[in-house]
Amino acid sequence: MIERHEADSIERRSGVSLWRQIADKILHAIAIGDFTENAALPPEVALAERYGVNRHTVRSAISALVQEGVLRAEQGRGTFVLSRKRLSYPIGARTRFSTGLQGQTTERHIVLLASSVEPASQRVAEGLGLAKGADVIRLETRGEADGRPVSRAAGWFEARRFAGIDAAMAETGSITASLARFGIDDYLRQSTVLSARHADAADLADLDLQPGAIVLVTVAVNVTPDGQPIQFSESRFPAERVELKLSAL
Amino acid sequence: MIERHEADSIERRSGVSLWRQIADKILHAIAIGDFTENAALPPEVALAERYGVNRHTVRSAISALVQEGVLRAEQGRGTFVLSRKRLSYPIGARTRFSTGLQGQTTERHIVLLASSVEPASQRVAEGLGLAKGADVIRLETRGEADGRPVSRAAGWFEARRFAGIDAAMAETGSITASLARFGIDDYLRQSTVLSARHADAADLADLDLQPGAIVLVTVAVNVTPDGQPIQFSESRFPAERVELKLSAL
DNA sequence: TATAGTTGTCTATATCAATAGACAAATTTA
DNA sequence: TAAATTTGTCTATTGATATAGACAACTATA
Repeated sequence: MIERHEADSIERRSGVSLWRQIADKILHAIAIGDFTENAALPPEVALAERYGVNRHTVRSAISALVQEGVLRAEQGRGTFVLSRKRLSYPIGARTRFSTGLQGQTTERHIVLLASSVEPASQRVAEGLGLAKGADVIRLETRGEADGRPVSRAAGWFEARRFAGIDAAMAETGSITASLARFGIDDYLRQSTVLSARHADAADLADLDLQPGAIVLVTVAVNVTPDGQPIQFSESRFPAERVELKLSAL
Repeated sequence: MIERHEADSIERRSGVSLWRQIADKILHAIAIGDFTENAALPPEVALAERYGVNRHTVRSAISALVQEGVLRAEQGRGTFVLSRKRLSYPIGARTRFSTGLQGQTTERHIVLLASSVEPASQRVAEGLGLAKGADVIRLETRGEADGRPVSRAAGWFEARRFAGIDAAMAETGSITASLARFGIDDYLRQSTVLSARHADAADLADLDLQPGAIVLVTVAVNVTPDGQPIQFSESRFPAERVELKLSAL
């Protein structure tokens, strides 16, 4: 069959500039395999006609993607696709960062960016089954794969029960390993709520994104096998680099 | 705790206009309950200061949301929140449209927009375990809740096995009921892949969105309890009206 | 080695986006 | 009723976005 082209689906005076819309389309086309890796993109004039815009507008889109490391333009030759398809991040009953990306990347790790103790907000307290205002430890982390940021997360743990988990996290670089030090050798994903929005300034900096990018947001609760909530988390994934694969919970 | 404000997280020359970013923020604030229903928003000058932009820019954002039916502005009084929180659309082993939104809406139904027979594309064939090019039936549907579009989906079925499912769908308005006519009284969600992107022109029309909106996209395969694939689907959800709640598969 | 095809750069122009200030119109409050 | 608060409208200016055309620089190929 002929997959429906989106040639005509450009929106003017939308609050999203044409070059950004076209950059999104090119990213999407790469992600679904329309433009294979290392292959040349259609020439700028062809893209301009395809999307119904001026060649210069296409050039703006391309230059943003070159900046972003997705494309490489060579004068006289063409413009080439650098990045591979999006990582497929699995979400299931036993969602673990490192194991989930095995096979798709040669290297991955979690960096602890910051940690603090704070009173639980309404939603954190609800998620962890604590009283609002109870002390919780917050860990700010970033997941990286092959040197590129693929996730940015905040995790909350009951302070009394998990005192020192920040140090464990800094040392081991793994949530799973850190929880093991507190006698938790298995945990399950109890609930996940998913949404999407434009990246804000913090996301741009944390995930090395270009302005206008979209982030997927998950809010989740992890529990022990017998149902005790141990971790409440909010994670952000760059939609252009990551898709979420929901597996059996 | 003090939830971190995103007052400073406005990006200039991003390809996404400031008024669109602020409209997104207001939607987000409503969604997480920062501005309760029927309550007045902070006055325009306060919002302008909060987000670090000119009052006129805030007005552009508000007028887009008024257009969208989210806010109502009254001269001399203030600007008020009309719409409730986002619908929470459950995704799990037995994802069903109607049952999933029970309790959140008073009314919901699926409209069959179009149907056709076509040769299977690569990904459809893979999903259904057919040869590429085999005949499949495509059903284009829209899900509506309380009169507002909440999803837009394309579903593919093997044509030989499910001949006439389009008529059944038109008649019953339910995928579950239609499949029942073919002897399938239970089916499971085998896989779901999730991504997000800017809405294209088709999404805008189908889902009654304003330009610049974000859509969540799921690509899923449904199977019979013994593992036979029966349906391949791609669904789009307006991120501003719907969040996805991942439950046990 | 021409020639065609492609990306890079420049100038010019029109429209959209954002800021700024002033004041009108409507509502609430003192 | 008067004052304060809030949304609505208008004018003006600046910078970003998009279009248009011309030509330079580089590469591959006939």
